[in-house]
Amino acid sequence: MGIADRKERDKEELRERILVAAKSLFLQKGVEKTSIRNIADQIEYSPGIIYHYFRDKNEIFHALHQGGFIQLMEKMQVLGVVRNPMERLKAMGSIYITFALENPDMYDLMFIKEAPIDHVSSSEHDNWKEGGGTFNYLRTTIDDCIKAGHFLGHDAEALSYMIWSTVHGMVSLNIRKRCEVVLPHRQETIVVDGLEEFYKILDKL
Amino acid sequence: MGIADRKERDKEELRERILVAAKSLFLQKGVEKTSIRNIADQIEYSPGIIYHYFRDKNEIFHALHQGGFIQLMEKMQVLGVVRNPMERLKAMGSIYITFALENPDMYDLMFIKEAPIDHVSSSEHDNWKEGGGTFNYLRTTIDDCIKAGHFLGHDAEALSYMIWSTVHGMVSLNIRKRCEVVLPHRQETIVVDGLEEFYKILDKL
DNA sequence: AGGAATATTAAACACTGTTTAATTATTTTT
DNA sequence: AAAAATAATTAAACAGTGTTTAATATTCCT
Repeated sequence: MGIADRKERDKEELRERILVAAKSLFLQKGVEKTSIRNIADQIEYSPGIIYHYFRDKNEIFHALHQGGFIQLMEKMQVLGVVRNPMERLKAMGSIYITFALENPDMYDLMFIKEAPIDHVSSSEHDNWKEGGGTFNYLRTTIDDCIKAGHFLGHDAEALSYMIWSTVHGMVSLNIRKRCEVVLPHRQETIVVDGLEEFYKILDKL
Repeated sequence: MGIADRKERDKEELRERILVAAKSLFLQKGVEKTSIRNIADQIEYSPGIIYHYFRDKNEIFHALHQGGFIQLMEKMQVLGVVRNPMERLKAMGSIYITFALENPDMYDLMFIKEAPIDHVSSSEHDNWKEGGGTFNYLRTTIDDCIKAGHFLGHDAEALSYMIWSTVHGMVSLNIRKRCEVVLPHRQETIVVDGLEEFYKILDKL
């Protein structure tokens, strides 16, 4: 049955080649400016072949955005050494915005674009498990903070959402170029400055 | 010179008709699914005519998104009666998310989409004055809060950005369907619940 | 070697935003 | 009132898009 296996591997390999081509194009041109024909050109196949490996363009970028979550989760690994849950929460924020600012296009795909998420809602497994993993990580950290006596009188679930929203809001406004409203000489650093303000608040809770 | 005036008015009227058609289509189909030909069909003109009134599709939706800011600013008017600056700040947040949840497509256009903002950065007046107005309103309120003894040790500019980001983050994650990660039975109300948590925090500052 | 199954492609469909030159319609001048 | 000039409008084309279909190569198995 080695032949069938090799065929399986070949199929998998072409799928992977499509993904690699799609990613490189998307990182240098953006999702909407990357066409099926562009990807086909890159891998030197005809455009039609792509539809034998992916249902549509959405599915390709959904597959790609999964890679982003693995990347982000890997960066989060170092948090294991931070014992104090409140410090761990702060470090998480730092890693999150660093990832977003260093990989704006990938972040955009993961948390802002409608494209890959539309594929999730229109498929059988209708929960967004990639995002669920990272959110649960945050949620657990907040639970730890509460156990350590912080966030008295707060609702853990809603608080987690609010905290996530704060960092997401700062980076997404930046990525989607809505920072021109702040003082010109501060635009460069407004996201990290904003995070700093958030830290000051956390220190009081 | 009445003839020239009437011609001027006629031109202005057609421009307005394009805008009305574009808005109605965009609110029921979204920006990217609204084509120039769709708009032309609606006003019963040929597609080409639109380019005598707008440079490109971006300019149309930039013009539209200005209307959204006027709408939002109008809702903010009632804040004048709230004397306590901290209460005013909270009420602002409430108005902001209400506007976003009631007009998700318009909010998307104003604060999330890249389309209309690209027009801003590629034109002569390169600051985003619509957004600037609303941000300054927030900024002034925060200044008032500081004068009233709140937010000790904070940087007003960065704090304003952070607070804006918190509400923006909550609504934009919701609009772009990233809320599936929270507990199912809470998804419906997570944005207002998150805002509630934010209020609790503000009460301590 | 020949038939079945699979992989791949060429071609078409119905769109998109935008530009061009040609055509109406209107105004101004003779 | 007729002719010339100006402005408004359009038809047609261009180069692209995502996706589907039917036809063609290629590989596999008996």
